[in-house]
Amino acid sequence: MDKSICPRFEKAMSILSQRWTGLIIYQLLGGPQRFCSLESSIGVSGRVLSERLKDLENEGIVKREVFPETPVRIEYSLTNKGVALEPLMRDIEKWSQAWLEA
Amino acid sequence: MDKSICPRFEKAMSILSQRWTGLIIYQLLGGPQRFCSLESSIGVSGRVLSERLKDLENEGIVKREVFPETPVRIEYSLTNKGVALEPLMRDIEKWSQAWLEA
DNA sequence: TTAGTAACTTACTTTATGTAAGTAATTATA
DNA sequence: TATAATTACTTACATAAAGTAAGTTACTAA
Repeated sequence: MDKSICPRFEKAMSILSQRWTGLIIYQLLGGPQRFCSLESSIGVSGRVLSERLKDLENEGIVKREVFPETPVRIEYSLTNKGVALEPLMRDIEKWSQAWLEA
Repeated sequence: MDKSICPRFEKAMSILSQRWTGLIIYQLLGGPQRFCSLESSIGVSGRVLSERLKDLENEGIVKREVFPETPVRIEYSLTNKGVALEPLMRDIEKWSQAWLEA
């Protein structure tokens, strides 16, 4: 049989099936967030969060903005490509409501 | 801030963000499949495939059926809970078509 | 009898993630 | 003024997850 899966689909899956990426994107749907608030709201370690945010930035899904105030503020938000994942996140929400126990 | 995310959503994410689970479910949307054909079509190692299929069976997403022919045939398919993930898979398909390069 | 396939499991290696501490810049508190 | 705290990270080290390859059991085909 061997590898009949669309490479774009596989790529999408490889991004989304990385641990924490889904939750990061989900959190950012609620608006821009700072590093430390993502860290505490989703419970990911700083080490991995920093790695993931870089990956997502490289994929063009997340945007990093530096506000040169004092102290400096750094915000992470979704690009259009990232916002385009909203329907998918809503479907996960729906599925989890319908099929998982509280 | 700390952990404002719905536990069901988190649970769903923890299942779906396991490496290979998405592709396994996606493949099974096309109908029941045997172990070796999943193995070769998605390129996962037997070791992990066997682990994942057990997890998905425990979650009630995948069903394992033994057909006592000679030689014995074992088929994996989606339960209703698993089939309910189809819209989500279609969203990933759409997103990957719209936003990822070929 | 030897080789092959299906559905795994086991042992071992490599990669990913977690944990905890450290850093640099700034601000608040005693 | 010295000490502690916060933000956004990085680094070093430990543990967990995944990959690789070989082995197992049952059967089948040459």
